[in-house]
Amino acid sequence: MKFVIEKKVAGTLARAGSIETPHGTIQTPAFVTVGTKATVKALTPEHIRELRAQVVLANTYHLYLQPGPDIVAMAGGFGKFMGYYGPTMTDSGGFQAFSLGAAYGSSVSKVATGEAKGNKTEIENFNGKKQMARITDEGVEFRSFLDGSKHFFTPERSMEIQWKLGADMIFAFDECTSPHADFNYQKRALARTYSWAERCIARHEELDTEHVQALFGVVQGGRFKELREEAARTIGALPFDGFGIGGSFNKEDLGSAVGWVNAILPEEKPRHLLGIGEPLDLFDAVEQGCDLFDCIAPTRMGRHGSLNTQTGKINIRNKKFTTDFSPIEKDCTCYTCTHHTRAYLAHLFRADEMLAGTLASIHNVHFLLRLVERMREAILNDTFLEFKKEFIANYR
RNA sequence: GCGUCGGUGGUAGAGUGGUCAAUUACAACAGACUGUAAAUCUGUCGCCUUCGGGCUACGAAGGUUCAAAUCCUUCCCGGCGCA
Repeated sequence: MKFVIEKKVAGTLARAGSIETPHGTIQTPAFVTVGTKATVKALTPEHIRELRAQVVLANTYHLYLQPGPDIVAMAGGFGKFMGYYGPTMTDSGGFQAFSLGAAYGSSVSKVATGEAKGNKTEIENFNGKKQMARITDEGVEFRSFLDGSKHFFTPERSMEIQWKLGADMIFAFDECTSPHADFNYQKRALARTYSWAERCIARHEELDTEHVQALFGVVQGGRFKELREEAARTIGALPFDGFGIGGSFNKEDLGSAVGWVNAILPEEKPRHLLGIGEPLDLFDAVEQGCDLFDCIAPTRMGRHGSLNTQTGKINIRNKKFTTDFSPIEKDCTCYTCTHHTRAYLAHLFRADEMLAGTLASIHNVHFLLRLVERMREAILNDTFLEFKKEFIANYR
């Protein structure tokens, strides 16, 4: 993998560049489409190509459970397995330490609003019903969401599985913490993530002797500036090919948290903001120096009937759309908007037809891909901040 | 015509003297979703409300009872059987 910065925006950390991978070049900043189980939900690989998605990210935990890393390896890696031949990434399974752990069965989101409070991140109920992941310094014990069976992930194991999954860029195994975790817990979790980072590098070097697979280290630290900066220094000093910024954030200051980190991380390596994809968050992240983002929002929200437009999100199931024969967005060039009406979408959703999720996902993914594409153009034209201002004014 | 079973909220369908404004499902109306446990989940869903409660409701009209969707009478409507 080779990363080149083409242009920077004065007075900000924003930059545009390109990442060369064995399966093609990514123009950054770029939105990474999420295909957790080697499928971008509701979309065919042909849709993905037509949408000009530049990268697809799959998940280690999910593909490990089903169909298993050996089958994916036999298929020639997850990209080939699913029939997508562009650049690929895999997430390490570290996010599942949170989603199946502290967040399991609760409404806790990694992007929290308001004051951080409470602390129930130490997992004690693994054998009860509450949580499906238990974290120790050695690794994470997961329960399969498919059949309840127990599985133990270590940093080494994550590297081995990701090696078999065969993506161009992979992530170090980290612990994604809850926004409600207190300072002391975050500090302990960080110590684990540091040690896991080193173990990942060591194991990956053994597996990938020719270094065809880029390894990204992950910066954690939760909502604490002190810890975020420490993590950026610590992880940033390790010989990773790029960096992921993960974990939980304050909705209000997500941008500044990303800025604390990127001000410290080595400039010449790409930075991937993990799991963030709300339009306004993307502007902040780009301004604060991120190059890549992945997010399930466009596909999940799409399947749930929430569609993005330049003036904000709409819920296409709302009554008012049942007789609205205009496209989702007048000037949108996506397949859905050029062929179908809001009324038709509203009907498909109400009729519980599968095509609803597909058409909605096409639109939402197109929306984000084009948005980030325009951010890149704006950076190259030196109009990024104006573009941001203009977009926000419309979007609210 | 006789007999018989049945008529419950937008729909289907529970309930068969008080704990019933009435289980449940669907529909409807709105909301949530940020490295996918998610084609998922949540709230509302007779009318009014100062959120304490008040009012009108289970085909219609009477009646029994302290109390009726629930029991009785008649009527109306529907299914089935016999003529």
